[in-house]
Amino acid sequence: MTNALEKMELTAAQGHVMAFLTHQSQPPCPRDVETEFHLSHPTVSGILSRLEQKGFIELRTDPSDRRCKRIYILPKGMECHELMHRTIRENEQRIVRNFTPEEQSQFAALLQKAIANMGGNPENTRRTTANDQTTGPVHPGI
Amino acid sequence: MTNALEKMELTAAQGHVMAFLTHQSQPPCPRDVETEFHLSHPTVSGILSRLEQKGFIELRTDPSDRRCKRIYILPKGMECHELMHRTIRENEQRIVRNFTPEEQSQFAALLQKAIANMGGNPENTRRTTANDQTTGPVHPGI
DNA sequence: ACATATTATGTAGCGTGCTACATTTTTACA
DNA sequence: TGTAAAAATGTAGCACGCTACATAATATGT
Repeated sequence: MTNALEKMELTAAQGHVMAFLTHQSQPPCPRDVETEFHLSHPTVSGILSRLEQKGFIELRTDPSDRRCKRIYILPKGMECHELMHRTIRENEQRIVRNFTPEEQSQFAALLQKAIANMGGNPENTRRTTANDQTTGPVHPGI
Repeated sequence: MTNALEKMELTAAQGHVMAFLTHQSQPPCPRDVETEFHLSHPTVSGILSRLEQKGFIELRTDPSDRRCKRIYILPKGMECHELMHRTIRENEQRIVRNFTPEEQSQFAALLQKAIANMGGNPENTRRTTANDQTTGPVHPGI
């Protein structure tokens, strides 16, 4: 993924932020990025201004709350979004390219459980049953 | 330790480097620091020049190989060294302050094993016996 | 011995993290 | 209503990581 992003002149941090931005239903504000990535606001400010300077996003003040900036994805930002998805799809296919269908579904289920295990309170770690998996893509972050 | 170092106006990275420098028998060169911490030479250069600027060390070219700089510890650097040792000593005493002597020696032995386990090739991890501990201080890095 | 390669360091410039302080706007409360 | 608190962002300046390029000194090989 980092290699793919470098072709668009994006760093890993910038790619992560782009991935977050392109998955919001409403135009997000810098504050949302801070909260998502646990970064200070000047750090986010720097990353966003580099993304704006390179034409991936546009920042406009929200007319209904003039404290906030809204982050709009420009065409180049959508290209980035598509590149990331394409990269994920290609890599996922590559990972399981010699798996049987059974192996693939087993693998997906196990990854889901692993992700769930990493999500909760580490103190309360317990063995889960086969039924308490959640559904959805294996790559929830992108 | 970070708190203690802040009283001497040192960052964590600078403290780590100072700890390494004060434990060399011969005046080391910047290259040694690179190798020890797996850092690029400009990064080391920056840290060392900040340490020199604040009077902890002095950099002089080695007369026998004029490519190399030798790093000499100044009195303020020795103060830093003593502060770090004092901090370690105090914290170690605090950690085991309500341990019985048996608990203390058990704890020390287990830490030694844990350290040894982290040292080797992770692929060859195996259960060790009670006798294959090494001896020495619990804080080999400082 | 002389050209070339290697080694050690310097400098420029960038990205990403931070704190501290300032500004603007909204919210809340008396 | 009017002032004070809170929220969102901006800016300055630093530490520390990097790559790329430059320079100086030593080692090497024919």
